[in-house]
This record gives sequence, structure tokens and C-alpha cells, in this order.
Amino acid sequence: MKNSSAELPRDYDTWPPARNKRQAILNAAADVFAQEGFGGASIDAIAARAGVSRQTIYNQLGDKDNLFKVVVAEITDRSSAGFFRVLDTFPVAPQDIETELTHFSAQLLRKAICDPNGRWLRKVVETEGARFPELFETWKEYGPGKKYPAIAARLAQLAHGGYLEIDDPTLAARQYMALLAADLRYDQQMGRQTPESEIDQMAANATRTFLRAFAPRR
Amino acid sequence: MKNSSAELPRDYDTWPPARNKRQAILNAAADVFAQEGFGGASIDAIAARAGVSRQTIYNQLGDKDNLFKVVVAEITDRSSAGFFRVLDTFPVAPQDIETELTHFSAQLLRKAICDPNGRWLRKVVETEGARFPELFETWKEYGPGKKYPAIAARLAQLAHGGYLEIDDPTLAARQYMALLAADLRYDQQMGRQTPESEIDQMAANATRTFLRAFAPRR
DNA sequence: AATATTTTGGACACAATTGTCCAATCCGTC
DNA sequence: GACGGATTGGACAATTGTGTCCAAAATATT
Repeated sequence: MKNSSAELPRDYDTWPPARNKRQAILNAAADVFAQEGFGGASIDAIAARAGVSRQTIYNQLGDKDNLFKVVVAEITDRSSAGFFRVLDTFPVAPQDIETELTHFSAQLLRKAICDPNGRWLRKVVETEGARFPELFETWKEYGPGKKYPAIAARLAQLAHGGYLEIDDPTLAARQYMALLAADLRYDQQMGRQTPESEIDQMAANATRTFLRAFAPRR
Repeated sequence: MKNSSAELPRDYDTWPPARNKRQAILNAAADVFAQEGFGGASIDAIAARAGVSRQTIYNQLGDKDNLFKVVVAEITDRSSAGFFRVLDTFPVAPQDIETELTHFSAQLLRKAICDPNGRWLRKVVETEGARFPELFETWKEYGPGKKYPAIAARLAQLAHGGYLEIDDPTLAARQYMALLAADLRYDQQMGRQTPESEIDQMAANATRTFLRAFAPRR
């Protein structure tokens, strides 16, 4: 762990050849870290998968710890961006709440929950969270720490507009997310790769139950 | 990987000295595997934690692969046994469905979901499932493959008795489990150790929402 | 107390990995 | 085409881990 600086020797965002290699390295590293864990992932394996020499990795990203940190930061950004892009389409004043919330849920599932970035992060956080505490505190802050309150705020808005009946919006947010992930988690536990075509059905299931629980009693 | 037999040189269930050491090894191995993953866990670390010499591990359990398999089998048995012991208390013909189902949910949370065995398994399955496919196929079979149908059957029974209104019992089972784990998962993602004292509240939250969604419309 | 078995700890060969160094080479830029 | 930084691949020391062997010590059985 001799080389541990996070700085780059040059501006790799505007220097074509390096940027591509760098991206290839980060993608390969993400794959191998996810497959093998931090301890099991070897720099050689990453280099081979990236189609790059081992030395290039050390040149551009320093030692293994730093490489890992950069990968986590990268994936965190991507995943967070995807989530909030979808969140902007939340139906705050819906005409038909069931169909609109179902559509939103499907988008959220597709773009933010079972997308590769989110899956990677959840897996790596669970596996290596203890090894890099400071890294995952910032992840928590920007990940669940922002997502759940954001969902809670939208739900509260719906409740305020009379579309829902919610006592505790943050609890409702946790339950909404849990229902969304219910079928997904089951598939995942059973080792099944959820096919794209079933995501709409999953969103419909979750939304229907959620609305049954939180729709205003007439 | 020279030594890979799963047989034991003697009956260790009735051979006192070995049984204790063996158990100490399995417990230590479970800890280290969970912390470090399969690749990162070293036999030396396991031996040190078990208070046992490295050679004893090889004598009793063979190589690392076999040690891992035995640990997984052991924890799987424990976890499964705990689950079905709680399942026997499911309120099939409740007088007050909300309080009885809440109580059952709390028991399930305590004894089968956030107990150390279950947590260990879920983590290890996610991390090393790809490395030992045959091992985790049998886990799937005896774990989620039996638990979800078992829950679904009880829910169907409640529906048949007029206590609930359920179209698809297996879907309801997935959603019930998801709601149960909602708060737990949030805490876990936020790196928070859920205190024992909040489990009752979590069970109440889940049960209340579940019943709101599936109680008969009067 | 004598015997059988297990446990121990140290030594060993072997393989894999990390991180560094360096000369040869590649490849955009000028 | 010449320049300069980036890339490559091979070699290297140091470390770590696996799995084995073995004689001495501890422990259970009889």
C-alpha cells in the first residue's frame, strides 16, 4: 500500500487515449470485484479483463485500495443519477393514480433497482462495507440516506393532495421500496435472472398492494 | 485442493474431544467467511479464532472447499430448523388476527430473519453463490424453496377461513416477507444494528400494512 | 498405569499476489 | 517525421496462503 494518492497525473477527462483505458479498467474492476470480492480480486485478473497491462492500472489508479475506492465512487454516482432521473417523473398529481404509479414503479425498477449499478453496489456494500468504513458512510449518506427521504416526500405530497392516507411517510417509503423489491428478491434468492418482460408485472403487483393499504378509505 | 473427502475418520458426534473442537472450528469459520468472504478467509485466521492449530482443521475437515461446504450445511440446517419451529405457531384460526399475526411476525423476525444464521446465509449466498453452484442449489431448495410455499399455504388457509382476501397466495407470501424485512433492510443498509427492542415495532408496522391490503373489505 | 488417538507447532514446498523498476514500444501531437 | 507522454511485458523481492509431513505433547480409553 505504498501508492495511495487519489490524484491523477493529468486531466484524464480530456486526454483521449487514457480516458478509454481508464474506463475499461474501471468496468473490468467492477466486474471482478463483484465476482470475487475485494480479497479475491487480483490486479492481474482485472488487467486481463480490461485488456490492459497491469502496470497501466498502477500508473493510472494507484494501488488496489485506491482502485476500489474510485470504482465505488464511480458506480455510486451512476446509480444515484439514474435514481433521481426517474424520481423526477413521480406522479405528484395523478389523474389515474394506479396506472401512473405503476408506470413510475416500473421505471424505478428498471433504471434504479435492478440495473447493474444498483445491484453491484448493494452486493459490494454488504460484502466489503466493514473493510472501508469511511467509504460506505458517504455511500449511505448519498444512497439510502437521500433516496428514502426523497420517496417519502413524494408520498407525503400525494397524501397531502388526498390521493393517499399515510400516517408516517418515511415508513410508507420503506414499505413501498420493500414491496417493489419483493418479487425481485425472491427471484434473486432462487438464482433466477428476472426477465425484462416481468418487470411491468412486478411493478403492478407492488403498486396494487401498496394502494390497497394506503388508498383513502371511502 | 489435494484433500477433498467429506468423510470423517471417526464418529465425531460421540467422540467428545473432537466434537467440541470441531464445533469451535465451524463457528470460527462461519465468522471469518462472513467477514472476509471465501477468498479472503485464511485457514490461519480461522484456526487462530477457534483457538486450534491449523493442522487440526485439516485433520477434521479436509481442505478449504470442504470446510466451507460443511459450514454452509450446518448453518443451513440451523436456520431452517428455526424457521419451521416458528412457523408451527402461525395463527391459522385467530380470534384477533392483528395481534396474533403481529406476535407471529415478531417471532419470525427474531428467530428466523435477523438471527445470526439467517443473516450469515443470505450474505454468503450472495457473495459465493457463483463459486459453489451445487451447494447453493440445495440451499435454494431447502431455504426459500420451502419457506415461501409454507408461508403461502398458511396465508391461503387464513383466506379460506374468511380472515383475509387473497388472490394469489404466493404473491402475498412474497409481499408479506418483504414488508417484514422492510425496516430491517433499511437499518442494515444504513449500517445500523437493529436493537432487539424495535423488533416488535417492526412486526407491527409490517402486519398493519399487510392487513390493510389484504383484510376483507367490509 | 498402559495404550490409542488426537492435537500441536514448526518446517517445508509450492503457488499466487502485490507493488516496483525499467527498457522497449506504441501512438497521438506538432 | 520527430517528439513526448503513455503503454507494455518481463523481471523482481516481499509477502501471504495452501496443504503436507512429522515428532513431541496432551488427552481419552481400557
